Amino acid sequence: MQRTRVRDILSGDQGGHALLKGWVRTRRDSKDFSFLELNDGSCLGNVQVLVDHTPELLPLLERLNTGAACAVEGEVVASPAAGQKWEVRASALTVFGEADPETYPLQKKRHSDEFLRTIAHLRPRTNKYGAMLRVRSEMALAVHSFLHGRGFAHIHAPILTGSDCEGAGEMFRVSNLEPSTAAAMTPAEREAAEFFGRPASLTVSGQLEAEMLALALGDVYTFGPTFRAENSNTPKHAAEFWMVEPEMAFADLKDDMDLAEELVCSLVRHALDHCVVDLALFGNFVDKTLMATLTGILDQPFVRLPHAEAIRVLQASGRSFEFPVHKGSDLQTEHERFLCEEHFKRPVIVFDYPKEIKAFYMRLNDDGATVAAMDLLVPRIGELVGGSQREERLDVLEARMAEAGLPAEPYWWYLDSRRYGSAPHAGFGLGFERLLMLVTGIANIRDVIPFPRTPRNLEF
RNA sequence: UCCCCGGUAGCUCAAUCGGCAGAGCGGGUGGCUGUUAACCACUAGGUUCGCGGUUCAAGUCCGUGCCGGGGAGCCA
Repeated sequence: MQRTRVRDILSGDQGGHALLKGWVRTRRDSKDFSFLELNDGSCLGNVQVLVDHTPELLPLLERLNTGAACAVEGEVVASPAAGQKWEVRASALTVFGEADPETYPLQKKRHSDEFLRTIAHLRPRTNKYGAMLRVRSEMALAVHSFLHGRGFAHIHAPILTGSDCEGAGEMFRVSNLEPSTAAAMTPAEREAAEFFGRPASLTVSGQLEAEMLALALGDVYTFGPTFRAENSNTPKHAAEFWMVEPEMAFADLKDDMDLAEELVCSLVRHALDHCVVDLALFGNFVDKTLMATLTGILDQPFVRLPHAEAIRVLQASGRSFEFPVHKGSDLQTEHERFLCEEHFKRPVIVFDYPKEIKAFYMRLNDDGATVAAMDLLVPRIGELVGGSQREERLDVLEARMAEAGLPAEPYWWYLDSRRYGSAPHAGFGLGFERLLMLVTGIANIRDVIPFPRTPRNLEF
C-alpha cells in the first residue's frame, strides 16, 4: 500500500483507508486511548491520529514519543472534536525509529533560533524551519519558471575559477596539495604542482561567464552557489550563498531595472499564491508586519532615483547621519534604511552611481562621471539586487581596467567578447537568501539556509 | 575586523551589596479527561563556558581565551 501524504489527507474531501508515514510531534494520553500528532513534512499541519489502547497497539504506542518515526494505517474519518476536519483512527502501527525523550533535543515548546542553529540537523523538523524549507523550494521553482517564461536559458557557470581578481570580495583558495607539502615549495614549484597549474578559487560570481553566454544565447541566467571569504559577521552575510544572475544581450540599464522589479514582484506574488499556510506562520510568529510588507511590495511601482538624487533626498532630510552624505559618496546602511524604510517606505532602486565606487565592468555614462549601475534596496534587508549595464566598448573597458589597476592579460577572453561582435548587455545578481528573508520575515540569513556557512561555522 | 551586550538544569531565564543554586517549560512516576501549547500531584536533574587571579568566601569582582547576539564595515 502506498503512503498518503499528510497534505493530501488534510486537504481531502472524503475519508477512506490510508497509510501514513511520518514523525510524531506530540502524544496526548488518555486512560483508554491516545492522540498522536503526525507530521511528514509535506505541509505545516499535522494529522491527529487516534490510537486505542488495544493489546496489539499499546506496546507500539508506548515507543512513540516526540520525534519518533512511524507508519500509521487506518481509517480517515471526520473528526468529532474541534481543531481539525479530519483524523485517522489507527488500526495498525509500525515503529521505524524511536526518539529517546530524555535526550531528544526538540521539545513541544518553542525554541530560540540560536539554540536551533546548534542542532541544524534536527531543526527542519520544527514548524518554522519546515515552513522555511518549503518556501525556499517554492521560491527556487518560481525563479526558474519566471525566467523560463521570459525565454531565458538556464546556464551553469563554473564554481571553480582561475581568475583571482573577479571582484572585490575575498575568495576561498582551492588546492589539492597537502598544506605541508605546498609550504615547502617555491612559488614556481607550487604552481606547477597545483591541479590546474595555477591558483584556483571558488567563484564569487558567475557574471563574467554569464556575459559570454548572453552574447551567444541572448537571455541567460545562472542560479547556483557563490562563495565569499569575507570575515562578515552579520545577519545578512554568509560565506556560501545562492545567487540568481540574469544577463541580457541587447539590453540597457532600464531593461535591467525592469527585469529586477518584475522578478522580485513575481516571486513575492508566487509566495503569496502558493505558500499561504507557511506564510501565515511567519506572519503570526516571526514578523507581524509580513503580510502588509509583501502586499505593499506589489501595490505600486518601486521608486527609482539616480544616486545624485538620493544624496539630495538624504541631505534635505534634516537627519544627522553618522556618515554625512555628500556628492559622490557611497550609501551607507543607515542611508539605505532611511530611504526605503522611512522616506519612501517601499523598495527603492538607486541608479547611476559615481564610477569611483563601482566595479570596472559597469558601463560609463555619457557624463563621464557615473556608471549605469543599480542597487535594489528593500526595507529591513537593504541591498537585495545589484546590477548594471555592462561596458561593451573595448577602449572604454580597457581604460576602466587600467584605472582600477587590473592587469588586462587574465581577462583576455572577457575582452575578446568586446573585440568580436560586442553588443550592449546588462544583468544583475539577486541574493536568494535575502529574498527568502524578505518573503518569510526571518531576520537572520543563518535561518534561511539549511546548513549555513559563516565565519567559524562549518558544522554539519 | 571594530564597538556594545550576553554565556547559570535538556530549553527559556532569575539569583539584591561578594555570603546556602532557583522558577517555568521539558523529562520520569502516578492520576484524570475526545484531547489538541491538554490538565492535576509527586519527583529527578548543576564542572554557573574554559584558564588564571583577588578574597575568609566568587554565578557575582579583575585579566584572558572561546562561543552566541546586536550594531558597523564589506557586499548578494
